[in-house]
Parts: sequence; C-alpha cells; structure tokens
Amino acid sequence: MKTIEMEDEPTEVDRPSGPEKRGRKASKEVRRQQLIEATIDSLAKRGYSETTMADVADGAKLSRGIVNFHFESKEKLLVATLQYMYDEYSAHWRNAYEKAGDNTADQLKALVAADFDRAICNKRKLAAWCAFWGEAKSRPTYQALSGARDTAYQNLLSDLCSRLKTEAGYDFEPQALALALSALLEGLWLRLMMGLEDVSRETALQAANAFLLTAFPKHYTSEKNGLQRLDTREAPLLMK
Amino acid sequence: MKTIEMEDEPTEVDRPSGPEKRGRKASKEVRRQQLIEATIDSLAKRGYSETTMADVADGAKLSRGIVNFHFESKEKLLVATLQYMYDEYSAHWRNAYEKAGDNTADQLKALVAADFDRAICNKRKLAAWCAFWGEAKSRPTYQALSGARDTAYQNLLSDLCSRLKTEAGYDFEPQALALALSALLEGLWLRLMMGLEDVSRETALQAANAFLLTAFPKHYTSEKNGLQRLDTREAPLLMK
DNA sequence: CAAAATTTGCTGAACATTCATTCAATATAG
DNA sequence: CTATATTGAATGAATGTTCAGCAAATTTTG
Repeated sequence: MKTIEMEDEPTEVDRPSGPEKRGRKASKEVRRQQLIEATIDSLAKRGYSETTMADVADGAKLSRGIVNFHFESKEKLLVATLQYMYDEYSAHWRNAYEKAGDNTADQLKALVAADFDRAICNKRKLAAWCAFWGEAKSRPTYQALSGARDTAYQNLLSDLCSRLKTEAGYDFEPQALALALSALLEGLWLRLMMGLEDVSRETALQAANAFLLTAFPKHYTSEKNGLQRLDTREAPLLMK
Repeated sequence: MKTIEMEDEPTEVDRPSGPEKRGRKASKEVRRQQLIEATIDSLAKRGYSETTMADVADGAKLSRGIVNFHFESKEKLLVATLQYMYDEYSAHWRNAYEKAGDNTADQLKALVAADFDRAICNKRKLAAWCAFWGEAKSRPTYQALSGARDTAYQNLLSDLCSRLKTEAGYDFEPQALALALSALLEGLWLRLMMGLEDVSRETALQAANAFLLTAFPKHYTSEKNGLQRLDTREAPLLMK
C-alpha cells in the first residue's frame, strides 16, 4: 500500500519575507498569523483532538503562554484559524472566477480547477479542513465556516449550470446538478485528505472533469491535458 | 436559518428485544454492543474531541469503570465502534446489490439509493462517521476503516460503469467516473451531516440521481418519483 | 434440594496525567 | 523610562485508568 505524495507547501510565515520583525518582538498581526500557521500545522499533524496549545507554541518557536496573550483562549485561536482558511478559500475561488473571462463554460472549468490548485489543495490544508469538519456538527461556531463552499459559491454554481442549460438545451435540474458538483468537489477533497487510495491531485481533477464532460457534453471535449472548451453557436461573440 | 430535520433512528439496543438479559447482568456481547451504541450517541452529540468515557458510561446507564472492563481502553472502544459502523455499511450495500437483480443499471441505481437509506444515513450515524474522518489522517488505525467506501466498493462501481459503457457506448473513462460517483456520495453525506443548507435525504438522493441521469442518459430517464430505468437493446433478455 | 464455593459482571473512589489558563517577572522597542 | 511583548513556572480542572470490593449468577458439594 503506497501512499501518494501530495506536495506540501512550506509554511510561509516562518521565513522573514520582508521588513517584518522576527525573533524577539513582532507586531500583533505578524504573531497572530504565525500562530495560525502553526495551528494549521498542528491540526494536520496531530488532528483536532490532539492539537494542544503547547504544540502550537512549540511549532511557532515561542513560549507556552503566548497563545493566550494573542488570542485569549484555545477556542478563539481555532475559530480564527478556521476563519483564516475560509477567507483564503473564498478569495481563491472568487479570483479564479474573475480571471476566467466572460465565457460561462470557461468560468465553470476555472472554478473546478481552482479547487485543486496547490495553494489550496495540499495535505496540510485539507487535513486541517477535515479536522474542523469532524467537530462542526457539535459546535455552532464552526458550523457556518466549515462549509467553505458557502451559499454564495453554491448560488454561483447553480447560476452557471442554468446558463449552460439554456445555451445548449440540456435537460437536468440546475439546482440538483450544482449540488452534485459541489458535493463531488468536497468528496474528492475528502479522498485526497485520507490519502489511502491512488488518488492524487491530478486524478481528482480528472474525475471532476469527467463529471463536467458527461454533464455538459456540448460544451467540453476531452483532450490530453484535461478539458477543452467547445464553441457553442448560441453564444454570439459580442466583444470583438 | 432553519435546520432540516433528519429523522433519527432510536438506539436499538436499549430496549430488551429478545431473551437477552438486561438490568443487572448481561453477556459480554450485549454489553459491548450497548456501549458501542452509546459511543455513537456521544460522538454524534459532542463530537470526537469531547467524547469521554464518563459520557459513554452515563449514556449506557452504567458505571464509570465499565468501559475499561469491556474494552480495555478508550482507544479500543473507538476502534470497535468504527469497525462496527464499517461492517454495517458494508453489509448494507452488499445486500442492496444482491437484491437488485441482474440488470446493471438497476444494480447501480440500487447502490446509490442504498447510501441514502434511513438505516445508514441518519444524523446520528453521519455525525459519527464525520467525527472519525476528522481524526483519520493522524491515526493509522482509523485510516483503513474510515473510508467506508473501500476498494471492493470502488471496484464494483468501476465495473458497473464499464458495463454500462459497453452496453450503450458512452465515451467516459470508467475509473474516473466511478471515482467521481463515490466522491459525490461521500460529499453528499458530508452536506447532510453539516445540516446547514436545505439538503435533506431526499434532495441529496435527487442530486445523486441527477448525476446518474447525465452520465448514463441511455439507461435512465427522469420520473416523478426519482429515476426510471430504460431498456437497452444491447442487453438481450436471456432469462425469459 | 439447600448451602457453600466459585465465576463473572459491575461499581465507584482513588490516582496519575495531561493540558488550558493565569500571572508575576523579565526583556525589548520607541 | 514607559508601554508592550514575552516568558515559564504554578495552578486547577478534566479525564482515562486502576483496582479492591460487592453482587448476581452458576456450579459444586453435602
């Protein structure tokens, strides 16, 4: 049973990347960021139930009492960490969507691809997400933030599915298909996180693309390197 | 923000359903079962990190030291609980598969429907599953059992996808589509567990069926009450 | 059949450990 | 010098584990 290597991005805060102060004293914000990164490390390495204040402090190479100074309590540190990951994920898919241009099929393809981007989708982050999922049901505070794919995301997916439907005349239910798609993405994350089977970022993206291909056969075609968009006659090119 | 009610099946072991002894003394196996059910309750109610031996014992209405007597340690109790859920899930889908008859499309439909059966898919069980998922990465012991949809399940899905492909000449990659399907099912479970959005067992099943419908348009058609199988000419009816 | 002996299941107080939190003392920056 | 950041030992609460003893069931003995 071989384990698939999923490249980890190194913690970015550790190395002094600019004029920020490291070592003896640093600003409130820099320390908070540093502690949040250490928290993600600990969640990924030891899981939620075994993540301790001491481990976080050690990971940040600071003293034991430091977390209570910057965040007041363990609970608040964890909420801040979850909020951080939530914000990062939101910014990431919104950015991918912005940059995708005006074509609906391209936009959907970009959203799906964004989910498997190294910056978001790596062992460390996925493990941290999953750690929170495991606690979300019993903690109201986590519940709202644990579903990274929130209402805005879900609405956008529904909208894109609707548009593709009217463009090419599919006969699916846009709401149901959008739900299926986002559940699929989350499910693939879960597989990646578990890391037992032969599922890598690449095969996961292939599976997601296989879905797009079967659901929107008039919009995409299969190519060597993933998905290719097909031109739809119904969309006149107004821009040029 | 309204929460969707997902009906809970009551704990089955509590009521004396047969000649088993309750009250003062009971056999080893009955007690173990009872404690496992109490563990699932606790996991669902409080999450993994706040499930304590005391809570499990209280839930089973037994004394504090009881768990260490029947299982030796908390760790072993949790492994036994996970194993129990794994076995139950396995038996459930295998049974659904057996009863589905000889038609490949029916078999696939039955497997998908089985995932949203009350017996398997209820708030209590899903919450317990998710609690384990959150710890799986950092605990080798959990890893093998946490993926309820195991290799055997995955292979069966791949096989069914292959057959449908040859029956009707789709052009997807069976492996990738099977991975997408099982990830979709797991992702829907995750949504159901979170219970924030308007996702009920019924809408989840609809989303899964929407997937089947788009992926295998020559095998299924949409009906009021879910999915209907279409006859494929390529499958001669040898039986009658 | 009845009493005694033994096995088996169970209890709950005591113990040890882990861990979040507090805070007085200390070091650094401005 | 003053305000701010940091340290690390002390504290206390929570909790998993142990175990001596008790009670019900079962077997043995008279």
